[in-house]
Amino acid sequence: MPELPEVETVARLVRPRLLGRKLGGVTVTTPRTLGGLSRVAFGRAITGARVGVVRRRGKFVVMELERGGRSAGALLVHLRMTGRLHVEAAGTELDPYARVCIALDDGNELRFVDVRRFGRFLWTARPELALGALGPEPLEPAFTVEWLAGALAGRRGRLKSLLLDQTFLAGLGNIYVDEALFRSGLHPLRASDRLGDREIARLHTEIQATLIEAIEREGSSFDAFYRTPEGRPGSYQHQFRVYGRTGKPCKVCGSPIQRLVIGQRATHVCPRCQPRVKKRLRQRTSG
DNA sequence: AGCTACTCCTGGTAGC
DNA sequence: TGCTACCAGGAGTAGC
Repeated sequence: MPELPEVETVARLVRPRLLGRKLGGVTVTTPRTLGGLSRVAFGRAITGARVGVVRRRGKFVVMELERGGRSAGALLVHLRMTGRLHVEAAGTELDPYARVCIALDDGNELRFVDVRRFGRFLWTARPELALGALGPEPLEPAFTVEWLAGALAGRRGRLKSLLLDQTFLAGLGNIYVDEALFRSGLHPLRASDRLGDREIARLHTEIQATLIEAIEREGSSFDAFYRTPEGRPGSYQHQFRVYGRTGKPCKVCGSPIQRLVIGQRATHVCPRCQPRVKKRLRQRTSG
């Protein structure tokens, strides 16, 4: 599902097609996708504006708009489960699940397609307010081992739930949390404030490594939904160590991968590589 | 603060 | 073959 690597891929690929383009007529077939703003207000806010910046923040694609050299707010696109962004020639066949279409001044259209209607295509005058609740970006300099240590110590929940919390750290979802925890040798039920320094350093390293490798492969596509804006599937699903591998042998130790449910989320762990208790304590109390 | 449960939504698939 | 039931899942909300 679209998480940081998929959203990063989408933002990179639509960026050259959108930068500098002037937005024209808007068609909205599914009003709820706008998140409460009326179609009229939405159209008025963006028509005639130009795309100044295309970037990613957490799982949002952010398109900053300007009009006459001044900020005209921003479009925030959240793909949720099945959302897709395309730039296609106007007049080409419209996907039946197209929710929002915006004409561009070069004869193309920006189209937001979303089968399950969970996705959002929002306009906000103050993007920094709308995005302000998000935690730090895991691939930016503010995400240091020291920050992570302090942040984990200040919370008491389960590691998995915390890493899924976008206000704690922005961009991770179910897949990459499971993968990063496995690579760190940490059980998802471990308490966030009970990690050792070396465990925290490992977690920091593996979160970044997992995301970087997934971005290099343009994200993960294992069902009919996620595709790059150019229609290609990502290929990181071939690198999964635990996600979706229930019952299959761990690639490190051969133990069958277990499926748990934590916080209503399917969770995949290797029971041997990810012990529920800290390794050091375990050795002391065993034998 | 943080837990569970529920909701949204629909295509895909497992089981009969 | 055709039906039903359930699963996937990010985020928001309610209630404890």
